[in-house]
Amino acid sequence: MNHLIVDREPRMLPNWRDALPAAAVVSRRETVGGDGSGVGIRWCRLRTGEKLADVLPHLPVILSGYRTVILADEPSDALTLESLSVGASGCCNTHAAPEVLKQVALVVANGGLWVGQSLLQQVIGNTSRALAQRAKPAVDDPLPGLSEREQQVARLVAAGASNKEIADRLKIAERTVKAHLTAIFEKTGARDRLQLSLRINGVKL
Amino acid sequence: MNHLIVDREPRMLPNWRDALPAAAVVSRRETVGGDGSGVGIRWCRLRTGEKLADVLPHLPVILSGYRTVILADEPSDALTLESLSVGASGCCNTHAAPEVLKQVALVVANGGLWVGQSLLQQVIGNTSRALAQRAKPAVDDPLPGLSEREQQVARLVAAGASNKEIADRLKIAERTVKAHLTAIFEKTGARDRLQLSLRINGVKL
DNA sequence: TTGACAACTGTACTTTTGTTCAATAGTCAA
DNA sequence: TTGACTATTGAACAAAAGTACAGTTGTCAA
Repeated sequence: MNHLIVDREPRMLPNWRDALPAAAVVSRRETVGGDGSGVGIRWCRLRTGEKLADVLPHLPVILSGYRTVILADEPSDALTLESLSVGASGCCNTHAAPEVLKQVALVVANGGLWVGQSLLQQVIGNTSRALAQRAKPAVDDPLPGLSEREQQVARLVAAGASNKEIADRLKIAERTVKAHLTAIFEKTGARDRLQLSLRINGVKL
Repeated sequence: MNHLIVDREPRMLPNWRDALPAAAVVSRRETVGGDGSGVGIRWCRLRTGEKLADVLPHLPVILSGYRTVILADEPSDALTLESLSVGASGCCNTHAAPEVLKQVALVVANGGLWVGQSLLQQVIGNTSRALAQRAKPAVDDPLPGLSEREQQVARLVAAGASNKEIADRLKIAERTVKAHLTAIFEKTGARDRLQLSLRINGVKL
């Protein structure tokens, strides 16, 4: 994941460095061109007094694999909505804690939108609780009754690993992997590794 | 997928019949108990003049595998928000076209929320276009360059089918399925059917 | 007409996956 | 201590999955 921080005066802030140590900081002019190769997140800083329209001309919003997050010195729900409306994936505080920035990066990298707690609550009201309750049984660990070791094996299978790979990773014999898998199939009722993968990954058929 | 339509006066409307031929229509009283078994969608009709609070007591909102959609005779953005806030998965017009109802069922069955075009636009502004453009490359058919037949095979594999099952379904020899798969692996770079499944199902690793 | 390509299939083979039968060793609770 | 459970592995086998080589048929465009 590439991180590109765009600022009027390119200067790395401490919280950025902590959250995104590998990020490159560039000025707005430098980003106008951009060969548009690679994938990652482009963090665009909006300083106090600046408006989204001020930096928009510098942002080819659709930039191949890049998604845009607005880093606002003075964030607000209105600004967040505006950011989304121009195609950004979210908006958060310039001085947010590194943990928060990392969270934002994770969400955005996976195609999500970061809208912040207050706006989210405003939009969805108190749906969150209901959603949380709904999410449980849906995401409910698809590995009930599996031992610790079996869950490890199951997760690796779900990620697409072969028996050999799992054996190497867990430092056990391939034979043992098979034994665990047989037990897993027995307990879960899955027919084979592919079916198991679909269940664990929550694929709806 | 089970469909349960809850109405004050249980009577199947034509558009419901077209969209959900297998749906059961019951009165509100009958739903109070409910053994809560099975999974599906509970469509709850809200007639003209009725308020969400009028039917809420009849709805154990969290009902195991069931999700709730409000069918409103007089839908509005406000009602939709209210529906979401009490845990429903969406709100749409009682007299919506069967195609629309089917769409709603599909979205909700897969854990999505149905909020309707006008509210969506209001909330997200004109992000929709940007999102659509973003969604493409993300969801972008993971089957570029595959022939029609190869795509069929790939999709069945992604759904967990064995070669034999695919052969039966497509009425071709198992050998042919293997031939298609070999071509698919070659074109996509996938190592085996499990990897292919993960890609097509968009599983993040 | 010829060449490219998609779809389809057979025989034969290798590899991977999954099962059966069998055994050793550690933990933990009754 | 004994029984139940987990983790581990071997040998051998059965069943899928996947590959290699080869061939037929049909379509469609140059």
